[in-house]
Amino acid sequence: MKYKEYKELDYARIAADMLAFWKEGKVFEQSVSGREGSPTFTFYEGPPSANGTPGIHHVMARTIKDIFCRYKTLKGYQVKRKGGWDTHGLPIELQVEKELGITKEDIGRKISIEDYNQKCREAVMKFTDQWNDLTEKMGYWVDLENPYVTYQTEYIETLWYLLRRLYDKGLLYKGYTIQPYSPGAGTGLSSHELNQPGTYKDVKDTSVVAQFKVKRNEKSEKLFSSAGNGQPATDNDLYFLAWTTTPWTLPANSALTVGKNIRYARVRSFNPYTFQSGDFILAKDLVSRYFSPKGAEVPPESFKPGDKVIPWRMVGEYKGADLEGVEYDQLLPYVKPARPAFRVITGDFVTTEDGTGIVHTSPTFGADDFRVARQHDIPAILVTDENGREVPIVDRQGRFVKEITDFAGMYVKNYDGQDESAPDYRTTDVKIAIKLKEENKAFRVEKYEHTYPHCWRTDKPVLYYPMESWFIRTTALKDRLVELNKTINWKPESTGTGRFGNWLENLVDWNLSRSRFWGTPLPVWRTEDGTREICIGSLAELNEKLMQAVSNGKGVLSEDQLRKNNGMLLKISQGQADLHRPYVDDIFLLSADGRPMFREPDLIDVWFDSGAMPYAQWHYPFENKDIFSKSFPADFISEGVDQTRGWFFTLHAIAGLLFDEVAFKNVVSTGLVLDKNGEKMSKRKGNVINPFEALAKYGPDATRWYMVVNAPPWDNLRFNPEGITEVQRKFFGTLFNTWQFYALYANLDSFRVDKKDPVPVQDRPELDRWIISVLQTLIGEVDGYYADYEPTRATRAIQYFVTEQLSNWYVRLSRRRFWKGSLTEDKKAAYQTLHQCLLTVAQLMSPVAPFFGEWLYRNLAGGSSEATASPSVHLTDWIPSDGLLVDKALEERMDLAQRYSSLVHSLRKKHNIRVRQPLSRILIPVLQEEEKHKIAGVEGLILSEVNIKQVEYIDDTSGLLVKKIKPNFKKLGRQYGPRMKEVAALITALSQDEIRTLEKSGSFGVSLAGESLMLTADDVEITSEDIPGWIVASEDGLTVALDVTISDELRKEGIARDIVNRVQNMRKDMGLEVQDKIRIDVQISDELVNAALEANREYICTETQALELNMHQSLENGQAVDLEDFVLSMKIQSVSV
RNA sequence: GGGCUUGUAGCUCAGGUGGUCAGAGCGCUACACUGAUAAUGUAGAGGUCCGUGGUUCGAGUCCACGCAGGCCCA
Repeated sequence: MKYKEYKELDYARIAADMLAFWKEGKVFEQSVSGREGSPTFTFYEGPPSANGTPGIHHVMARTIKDIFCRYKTLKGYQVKRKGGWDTHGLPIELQVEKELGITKEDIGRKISIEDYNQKCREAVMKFTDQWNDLTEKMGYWVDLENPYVTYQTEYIETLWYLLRRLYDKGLLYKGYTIQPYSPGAGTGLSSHELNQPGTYKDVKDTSVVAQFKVKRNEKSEKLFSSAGNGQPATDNDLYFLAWTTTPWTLPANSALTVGKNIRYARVRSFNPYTFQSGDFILAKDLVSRYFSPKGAEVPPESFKPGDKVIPWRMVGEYKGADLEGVEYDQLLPYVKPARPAFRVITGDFVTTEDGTGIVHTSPTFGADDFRVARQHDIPAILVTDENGREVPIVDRQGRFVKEITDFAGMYVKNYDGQDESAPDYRTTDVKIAIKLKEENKAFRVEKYEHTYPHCWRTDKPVLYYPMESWFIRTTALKDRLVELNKTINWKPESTGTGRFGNWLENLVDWNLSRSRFWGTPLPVWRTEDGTREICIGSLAELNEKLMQAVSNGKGVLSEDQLRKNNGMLLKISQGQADLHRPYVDDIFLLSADGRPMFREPDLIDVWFDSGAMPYAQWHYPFENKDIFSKSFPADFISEGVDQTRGWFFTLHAIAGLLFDEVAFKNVVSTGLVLDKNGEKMSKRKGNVINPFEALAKYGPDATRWYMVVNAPPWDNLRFNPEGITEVQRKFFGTLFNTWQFYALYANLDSFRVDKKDPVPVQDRPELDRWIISVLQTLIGEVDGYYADYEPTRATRAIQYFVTEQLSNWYVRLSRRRFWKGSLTEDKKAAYQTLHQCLLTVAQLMSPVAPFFGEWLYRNLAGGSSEATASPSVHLTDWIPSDGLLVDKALEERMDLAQRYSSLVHSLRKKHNIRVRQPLSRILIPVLQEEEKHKIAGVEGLILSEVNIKQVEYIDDTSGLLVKKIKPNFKKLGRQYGPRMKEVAALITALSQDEIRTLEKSGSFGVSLAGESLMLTADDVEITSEDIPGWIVASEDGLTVALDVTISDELRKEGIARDIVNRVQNMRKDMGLEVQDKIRIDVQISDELVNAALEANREYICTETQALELNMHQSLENGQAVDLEDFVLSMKIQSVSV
């Protein structure tokens, strides 16, 4: 049985062949089932949405996932990985709307919810074939046979169970959030609706800079006792200036927000309407916008009411943080809040681009306001309606409530169709502004043009208005979530501590509600007045409540309602319940006090769907409790960094809230895949890389390897196809050639690796023991990198080993051992060593390059199992690093050999002497005996590599060496600190004699500015850098001198080598096989050449597989061969043996 | 505007705890080497290590402030 040899490296072919092998042998299934009973390593697949086609970045993300699952499998773990599909959500709905040519309004009218949801269900799995194809072609191993699907009833039942648990813990509640709202249409607007073209319009609004009068108390005393800047205290009233383009929200003001790091100025001046004096606080950068330069020059004493130029002086300066907590008087005191309000808080959304750098904050009418108020425990300004409910001061029609006496019943914007061109028309904003002016509460009132969103149906301005919503009270367990996060190993760490950690620190409650159709319905039923409600946690419970409703509901529920309830009961009994809308909307339950309850119409955020996958994928707790307990939490997950606030968060939140656990222990967040210029891929730019084309063109292994080796996965990847071809050439090409080399000669020798009869490692030559030692080191490194989720380091280490150490050093220097003679022990050792290296590389690389690793592994097995226990590399056990085979001293020696060889090469180059020309000797200065021993150990390798006859070592006694001395900065720096420069100068100036004295006695006294210092041997580094009279190369403390005299004999040998080279080329041109024998005929010409031929006949023949070499006076049909200085007529013929 | 992140040769990237190291590969040029080689060796050109300050005897490395790109928010 022979090893397979290949004509060329065909990546696509390798992938296709290995894929077929995996399929046929069910290798993936075996890699999981074969580890039954082993410790588990749990991976969670973040479900992709199959309503779009996969992109190249999915190859990146899935490569990372695959790497660690495969690695852990090799390490003996059972790694189950269930695939999944994310099937709910807005993108799918929008896609279906587009397909059907309808809008949200039409759902339930032109098309029934039932039909619509059916369309969504079909649309969402539209591209599953493409996804499955990509998964397979890129070699991503994940269970596609039994995926979880978020729309399935079992999945939803688990979601309901989880929601019920949250509900029971008091973590699910109905509250409100600020959303765009159209009073004209009486409905909230989604962000999608706001993004319709034409909704944002330029409008002129009345803007007001209002004066908020600071309360003098212990919190503000510092502002009164001194104005800052050393200016005296004042009797002036002190005001914050805050700007708004929605003056109608001012009666709802309950706080002022400043930026923590923004600088604020205190300006002493006068109100431009009332001319009352005052001190005004606003952002320093914006002072010039409100106070004219002229005013700074006018003396304040001379100011009279009515003067055009208003004098001002800056009298103080504060940081935003200094102002935090200062209280002020309510601006428009119509409604008193329930809890303390009216103080300065800090928020990160404050800018100094507009306004005053101080933001008027009304929690009922701004999303930022709402959030920041909640964080600082600022209450909203609310009134109680006739039903006893707390409502904002503007009703749902857009009118002020009666409590806002001066403006009661007025529309805050023109929602009642008033004629705006009428001469006496005043907007409510203007009326408010007038009142403020009169009361010395407005500092500036002006028209302000800006863009503002409008309702696409009514064309009227949108209000930001509190809308009812269901929330998960994530803030209740914020501290715990923060704590738990600290136990998670984030790659990179900054995403965990920074991006995710900060996000957790500033957590707000999770708004769960979505007013859509295709998603998981909220399982909450309520009485009409909201006083009774129930949260359903399972189908069984739903069944029970339905039965109660049916049996007790006569007279309370209508005939139709009862009929629908019975319909659902029937479905449940048949196991065909669909928990989507509209079916759940047709369920009517009874409260404990006998009143009907209706389902809350909301759907839940799809992120809850995916965040609940650890439980729902197993239909926990209704089934698979044991499987769940073994696979929670995940050991490892990986997704794009953009998922930080998406899936990473929802996984973490649900696990933390309900199970007081992390959902994952290790997480790799991957960066983006950009084009080669660092720009985002987009269809518009036409720079999108099609993943199928890339895989077909470059093969999955090279693509995967490139993505990992190029940069750490969390950095953005600039996807450059040239990078892949480089990886192909450099890494895969070299590895392929190494395999070809092995296969070629092993086949010639009919060599097979016999596990039972290896040449003991200690009996193998130095070169073999070296590469084996390096290999062990590599295994340890790669193991550590994989374990540490550092795939880039792993691939770089493997690549360095393969190209530099194995191919470019070991194989290159070992070639002769493979070429010649019979199968000696030395040759066997060489084969076994190379085989072992390749086999190990196949395993080490297999997580990243699963096809090529498999291909190499199977080639090495030679189609039989003689050397390998398993049919697939992916079913093997990790071969651990064997510390006993590591020989650090040997590795060090080899390093010396490589560096000396490189130096000699550079000398040859410098003096234009070809490597084929042998030279007699090199000199190597050695200052220590130990050094000499090290080099002597690899002397032979150096000599053959650089074609030199011998090494001579010269030591101190030769008197030939010129030494160089360098201060040891690290050591001396600590000792001498500021005087380091002088000390360094002193050391560098030491003479050769002084250096010698220092070396001999181990110490040397010098004097620095009259003070005597004692230098010791380890204060300095002494190297030898020159040998006068020789040509010398020196680098990193190594020095070598080359004897360039070429004797006749050397010259002849050089010619002989040239001839060998030419003959080899001719053989190659003739298409001879390596083992074919030849005869050489040469025409006698130059005397020196003849002598060279005669003297090296034996050598030439062996090298070229020539049986005879004949010299002729004349030669017919000779080929003119160009040697360096001669032309030789020569002929070679194949000879059959 | 905020959080995180990146910035080192034409390109892709290395450069623990600050020390005399400004590096590798690719690309370019020249020469060499090659019976595994789309490989390799040697040399050359190419860098105010994004900028400005600061700490220090000493900063690519630490600190501050900027600038530019990216992501996520607002």
